[in-house]
Amino acid sequence: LNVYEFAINRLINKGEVEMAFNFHKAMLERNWKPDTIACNKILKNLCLQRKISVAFDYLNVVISVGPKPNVVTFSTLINACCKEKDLDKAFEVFDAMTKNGVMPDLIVYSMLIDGLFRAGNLEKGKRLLLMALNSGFKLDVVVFSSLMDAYVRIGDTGRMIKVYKAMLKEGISPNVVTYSILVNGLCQEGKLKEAFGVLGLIVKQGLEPTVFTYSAMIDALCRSGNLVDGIFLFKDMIKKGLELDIVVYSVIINGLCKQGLVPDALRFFFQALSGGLVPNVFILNSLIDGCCRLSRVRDAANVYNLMGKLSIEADVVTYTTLLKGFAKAEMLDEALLLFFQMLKKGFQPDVVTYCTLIDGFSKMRNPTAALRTFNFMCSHGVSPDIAIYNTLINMHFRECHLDAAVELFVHITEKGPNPD
RNA sequence: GCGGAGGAUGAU
Repeated sequence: LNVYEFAINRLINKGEVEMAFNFHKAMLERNWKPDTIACNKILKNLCLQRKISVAFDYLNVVISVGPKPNVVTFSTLINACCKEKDLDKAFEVFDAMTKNGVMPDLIVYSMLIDGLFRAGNLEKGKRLLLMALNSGFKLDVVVFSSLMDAYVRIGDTGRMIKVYKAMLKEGISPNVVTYSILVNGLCQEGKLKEAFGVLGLIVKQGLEPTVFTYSAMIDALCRSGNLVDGIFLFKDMIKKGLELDIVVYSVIINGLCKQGLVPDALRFFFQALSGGLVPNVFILNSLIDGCCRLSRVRDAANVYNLMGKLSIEADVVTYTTLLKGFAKAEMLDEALLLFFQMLKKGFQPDVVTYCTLIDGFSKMRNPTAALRTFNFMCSHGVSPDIAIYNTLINMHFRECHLDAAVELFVHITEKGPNPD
């Protein structure tokens, strides 16, 4: 065990950041040199706890007094910045790295390229990829997989497959992560047959599908209404001895709730609990949504109260779902009450919340309240997206306000957002 | 001995 690492982590966890840094300096002065690997682990820990600014302070201490940072030191921070979607900062670290005489490796490029793709900056990501190639790096399975997933995220399965084939042509063997990305991409596109084909391929290669692979498949099956096969795969996982996690439970629970089978969903919920898994806000929100879809507002409220007992914090999705439930049950007064409660609790309603409320008023033939909500939204820092305009245009047609509908349409074609 | 890729919740 590394005493240095232990002490620094303790001090930082207690909030004694200054003391930790002084301890670091004192160690160096007494020639107890902390090694770079220990420092890297501490940095990683700070990043995992999202204490990024402390991590930066620590990096600066290390840069100024030692030990000499290596490429892992810098890449740890670059990765953290990418995860925080702060690409500018990531590139600042990149520059600091080269200024300190540390050359980037493929992993550094991989993180930055992935970060750029996630930020929606495809062009810059591709440029950096070319830079890596021009520097003589040979892309590995992680870079290829990360590229494939980038295309899955933007719904471009065609390019995902192109990247996959390019990877094979390079003589790189896909691993189970690569295959899971393929499965997920195909599933999102509704190509379940092909996804099953890849599942077979995984087994044929002597690899084991993971809980990620299964989740993607089960999710797609449930969404297509094929609960029988979804549940079959779920049981198959258990038979294969795979460890079920909270996500795969949430997939099956959500699938059942969407089909109106809340009682079955609850069975899985309790099964997860007795399996020792900790339920999260995703699961509870799915259950609430399931109740709301059946117009069982009372049950939804009970699930909401259960959240408190389980110490699960409700979020903006929870409130929006409940609000939708009230709207569906034609209880707009309660919906509005909930809306203001949510404001009072400090939650920021987002564009989905407003859209739910506006649509609720619209369907209750209360365009005045709908428009009032729209104005409230605009004056509270939420800009309308195309769904909001669709809802309003729809409402104007319902009210036979053709002029108003056309006027809104012209407004968005001139000023955006783009009609869909 | 330390760093990079994959699955789940709300609106039209």
